[in-house]
Amino acid sequence: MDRYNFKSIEQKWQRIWDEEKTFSTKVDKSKKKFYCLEMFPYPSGKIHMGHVRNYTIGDVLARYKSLSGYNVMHPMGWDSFGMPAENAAKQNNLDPKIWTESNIEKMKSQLKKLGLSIDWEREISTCSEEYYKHQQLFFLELLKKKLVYRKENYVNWDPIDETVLANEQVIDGKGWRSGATVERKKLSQWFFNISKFSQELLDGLDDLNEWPDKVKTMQKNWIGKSFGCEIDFKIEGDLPVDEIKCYTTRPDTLFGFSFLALSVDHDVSKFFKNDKNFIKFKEECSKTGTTEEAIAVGDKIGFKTNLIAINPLNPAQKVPVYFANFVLMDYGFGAVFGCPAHDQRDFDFAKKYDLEIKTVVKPQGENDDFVVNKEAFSGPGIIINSKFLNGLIAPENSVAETIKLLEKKKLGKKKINFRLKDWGVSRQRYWGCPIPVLYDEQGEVHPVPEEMLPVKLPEKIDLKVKGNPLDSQKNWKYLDIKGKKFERETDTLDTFVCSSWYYLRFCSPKNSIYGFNKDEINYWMPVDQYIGGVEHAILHLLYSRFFMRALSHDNAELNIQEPFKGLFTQGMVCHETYKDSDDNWVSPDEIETFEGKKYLKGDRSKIIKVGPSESMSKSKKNTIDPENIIENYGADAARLFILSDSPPEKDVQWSEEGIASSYKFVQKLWNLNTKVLEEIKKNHDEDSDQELEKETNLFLKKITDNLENFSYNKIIANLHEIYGFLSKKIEKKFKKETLILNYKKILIAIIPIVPHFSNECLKLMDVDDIKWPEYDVSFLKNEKINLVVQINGKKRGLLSLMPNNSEEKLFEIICNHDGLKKYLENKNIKRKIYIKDKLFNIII
RNA sequence: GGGCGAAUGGCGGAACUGGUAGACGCGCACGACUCAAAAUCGUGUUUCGUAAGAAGUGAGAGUUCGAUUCUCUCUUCGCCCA
Repeated sequence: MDRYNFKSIEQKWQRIWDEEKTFSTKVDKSKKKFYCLEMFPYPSGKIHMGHVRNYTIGDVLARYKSLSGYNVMHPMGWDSFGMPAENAAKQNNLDPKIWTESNIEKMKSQLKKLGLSIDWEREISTCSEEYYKHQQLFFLELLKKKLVYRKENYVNWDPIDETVLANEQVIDGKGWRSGATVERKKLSQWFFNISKFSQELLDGLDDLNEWPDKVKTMQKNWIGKSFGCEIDFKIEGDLPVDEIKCYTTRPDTLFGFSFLALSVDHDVSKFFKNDKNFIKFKEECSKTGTTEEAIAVGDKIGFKTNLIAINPLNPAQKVPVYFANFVLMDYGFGAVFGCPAHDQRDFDFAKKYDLEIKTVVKPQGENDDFVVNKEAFSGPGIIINSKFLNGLIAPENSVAETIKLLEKKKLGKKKINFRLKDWGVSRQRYWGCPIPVLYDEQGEVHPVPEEMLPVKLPEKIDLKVKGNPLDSQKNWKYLDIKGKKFERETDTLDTFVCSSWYYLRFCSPKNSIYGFNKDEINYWMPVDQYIGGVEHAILHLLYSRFFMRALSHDNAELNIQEPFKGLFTQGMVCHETYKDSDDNWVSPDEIETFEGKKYLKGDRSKIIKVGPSESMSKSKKNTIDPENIIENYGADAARLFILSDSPPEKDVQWSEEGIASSYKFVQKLWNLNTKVLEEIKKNHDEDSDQELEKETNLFLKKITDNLENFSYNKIIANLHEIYGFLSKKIEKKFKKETLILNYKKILIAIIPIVPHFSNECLKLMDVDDIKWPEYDVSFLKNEKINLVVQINGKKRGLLSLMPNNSEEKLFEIICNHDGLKKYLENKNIKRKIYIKDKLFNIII
């Protein structure tokens, strides 16, 4: 029996798909469309197992839908702007463009080796002018719609590298490269007004019924709608400040008020701008990062003013006003009232500055003398020590009641607040899409005239300069238009902008006059199934939802709100971790197994410690290179294994045994195929086909159901089952026609899993008409049914009988049954429960 | 600290709306082939017990004729936010 030569067969089919452009699609209004999209990769240079999993899942779906008669669009592109290119370029003295493009070439060839059904004619790359020129136009459109604006905002500033750091580049408050303590610095930056759509983005989630609830919850929490109250606190003191406005979700704890805390950027700070101590304090605060997390973890520090705030519900109570580092200017009004007993941050602050801690909520069931002492109590309970609020159930009734009261007394008013902040899109980087605006000599903003688009990135520039490389490109930065002097914006756009609309570009990848063609997006959009990692649950997906709305906003020609109809988030790929005796990480390639123990390759004296399976990462050296896997085992085996071991939404553990067994299984399938071809030649004529038809149809039903539900691990199990059946029964002399008919169906049904193998086998049988095989329920009916017999709910027997028995007749059968009657003799039958054709339970 | 989710053999995981727990795979054991090994094929494999049988889905309760599935409490783990 000849062996299956996966290399030549996989190459052969990949060449055919390439040459015949098998997966190229175009708008065809006579067919139902299906837009299958996986999150496009960053071209780092090599695909990793996460890509293999993501794109295999997408490919199974795309191929299944295509076989089922849909007009499937399954494109691929490159999220090719971003910092890694700039860093690599800096390190190796390269042009980021050249680095990126060569990575794309490499990764494209790797992806092709996976045998993906991708329409490569639609390939896009966000760093190409062809792509970003449209993005610049969108930016200007949004500017016109007033959805883009400029404001001053804080950034993470690395004082040694003189550069702005992204949040993930700040590690423990220090710059990742320089190690310098990161400062907060104010810069004028561009913002997308995503918060304008807060309510819409929240409401829209309700209609996304093909999204995982988990992701919707995460977005909901991120948008963070809260019901609260704005309260005006009367202020006394030697400064011209009469009132300070606060936002709070817990006005019901006003009687626990013991200080008022302001952000250092609060308007009141202007009176302290020459105060040396305040300046010092502000500097101290700027050492805390800008993230909410950094602020929460850091020490709570304050700066006491001479101002006094008056409790609106209890004017006799006067408390000090502080500036505090844990109050953020961009939430609420940059001012909070401190209630230490019921908020942990306020509690820490009060402890530090020895402020009053007054308990105003007690847990249900506690006495009224309940006192908070070790930590703040923020749970639900009953209001106490609050005069007319006493006894209210907190926060359920107390919040609303207090707001009503404050409104009546004109001391405050109900307010809905969102946690979602506007999206800062300015990046002080070279390798991004230039922001197409100009500043005149007065600093006024002017959009770059459309005929001057695109604003191209200057080439061959020195990236090693401190600060933003574009800023030092004087030739590029300064220009004259009709004798007037202008300066270009030197910031580039956040790469999340590029990925916020790429799904539209795939619909019209070659349309040079605009980012997309209206007819084409109206046909293809929305994306029917979007597939990617859950790490993009919030930002990327929310930004895309915003961008689609922003483009449709005030645009009569466009009315798409949600870009992604269905969302699927796949789990990560994990692998065991290994360490040598010195606790250094060891890669799986450097290990061999002998008598169940792991050793360093070629050295049995060095035992390797096996650690838990963790998601593959370079730092733990537990990565597996997909290219090696494809080289040694083939794409079909890799696809088979990556699908087999876990449900796609959960983490999967990569193992050498697993991939090896998938490889063997492909070989077994091939051996089976050879046998089937031999059997077909024999032309039997006996009538033993019913079982074959029943098993085939059962298989088709299961695989169809499982494909529909993303239960891709189960489709592999189904394949094993039908293989098991056929390999055992193949010599049973099936009638030629029946065998061909059923085997052909099986081969077609496994195209989504092992496309090279199944296409090859179908070719050997001269099958050209390839359509998804519908199963026939008439074959699935069993003559006999298995009836479970229970005594007191415990399984005692299994009867194989014809269906539709009456309860009386069944009971009689059971009473006379050899294995069962012993349980029933001389027993008082209390009750009988009969579920027709399924179960008979006798209670004694 | 809050939110969400999960927990089933030695391991990864199945079990449709409450109705035969452990599909399928890995691993392991035994057997066949072989001088031998690998590969391959076959058989078995929840635990205890020689067996009949009993126990069994993280722990404890509850609802039910019947619970992996529903409810409550707890434990552990994961993810997200802080």
